[in-house]
Amino acid sequence: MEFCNAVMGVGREERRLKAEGSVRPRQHIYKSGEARGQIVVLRDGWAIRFVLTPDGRRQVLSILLPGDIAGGEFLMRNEARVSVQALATPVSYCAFDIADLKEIAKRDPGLIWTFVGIEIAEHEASEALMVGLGRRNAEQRIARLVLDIYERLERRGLADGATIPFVLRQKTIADLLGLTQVHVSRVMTVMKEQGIMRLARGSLTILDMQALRDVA
Amino acid sequence: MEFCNAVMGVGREERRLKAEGSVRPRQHIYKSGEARGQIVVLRDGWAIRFVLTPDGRRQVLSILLPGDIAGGEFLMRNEARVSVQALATPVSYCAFDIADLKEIAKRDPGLIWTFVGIEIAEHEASEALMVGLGRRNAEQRIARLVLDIYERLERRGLADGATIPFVLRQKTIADLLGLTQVHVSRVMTVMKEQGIMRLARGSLTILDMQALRDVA
DNA sequence: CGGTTGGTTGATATTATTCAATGGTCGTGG
DNA sequence: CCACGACCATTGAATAATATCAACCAACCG
Repeated sequence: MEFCNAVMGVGREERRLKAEGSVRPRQHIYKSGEARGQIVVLRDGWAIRFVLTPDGRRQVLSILLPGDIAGGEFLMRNEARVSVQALATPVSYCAFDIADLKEIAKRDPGLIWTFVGIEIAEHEASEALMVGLGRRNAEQRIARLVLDIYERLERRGLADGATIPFVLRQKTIADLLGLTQVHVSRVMTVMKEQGIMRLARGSLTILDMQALRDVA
Repeated sequence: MEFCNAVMGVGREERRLKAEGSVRPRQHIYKSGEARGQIVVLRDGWAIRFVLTPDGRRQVLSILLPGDIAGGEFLMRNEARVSVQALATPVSYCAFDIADLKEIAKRDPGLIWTFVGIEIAEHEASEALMVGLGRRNAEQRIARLVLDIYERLERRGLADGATIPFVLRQKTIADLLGLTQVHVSRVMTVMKEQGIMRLARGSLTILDMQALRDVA
């Protein structure tokens, strides 16, 4: 969002730099090792950034919601370090070539500061998740995840009261929070039974915000 | 290192910008919430970046070795998000005021790219640790930590063959890797018994590099 | 010395994993 | 329209990994 404006504001003639793209549910936007060389801004749909360990396990690094950015890593390297994949939703995005952005940045160093800001924010989010992985139990991690997604959607005007779209599979949550799908199921079942949240056909309602915050 | 050069190379008259500092073992370099407004480059000694959770637990976010940088967060905010504290060693560092750096950056946008690079590298390191926390067992995490520190010291010429200084307490390792001190003790004892490493009076020797890599 | 810090060890408890079976939902092709 | 397979969630039982509690020991330092 911010980023779109930062780039688009540079000059009218630059608009051609923006390329549109879209992928179907579950399709990759780019894969680890690929030389994509573009910064991607999600317009619609949800995606994940993740890596696969040599033994086949998956660690999800972040959930991308509309307005989020991926591919900052291309600023300093050619090959993607992580993969980015659409979730159960179709995803549309716009993409900016790194080479073009660097060209613009020569004339407008403010854009580089935007990159600094983006990376610092992402770094911060990673470290927040690290605290969760290292020092919180399954219930707390799940509660925080739900709150985090709720707040991000809310800020972007994508929440309907206490109800948000929620397209994460339990396996995805597990791979983000360092748990197993089975355990995520058990914990979420309890939270539903406690009347903290309700989950139906791709949408989640927070029934007891206070209880949720208390857990988290 | 890199960063020192990037800043120092800007012009001779800028050298006055660099302030020296040092703290005793276990002292804070800065604390979460403080408005320090400086980027700190470690010259000597080890430190940790960490946060405390409301319930009193600690998550170590990274280990800082000589040459490492802290305080990049001040580029975009006034108050520290994390604390930085010396380990069992005295620490000396140099510090650069953010305000001065921003002034220099106006004349030399290359410096901003340096910031981008620093943040991307740190972000990358955080995510590597996330994978460890989320998807690896205690033995693998510890093996990777030892390898990581060994390689970083080696690169900076601070290793003596397979022997490195090693000033981490088990509690610190535990708080970094999301374990308890007791469990770290147990796992490391086994690794020592297996002849993978030896640990004596603040120095660690990797006896079987291949075995260590196999575990990690 | 005596106190403090850090490491080791044992017994037990908790948390989460693994394995396996079951049922629901959804899209697709016959 | 139905049957089938793919994917997802739920549940139970057994197990493994790690935490917790508590005691003890060693090194170090004033």
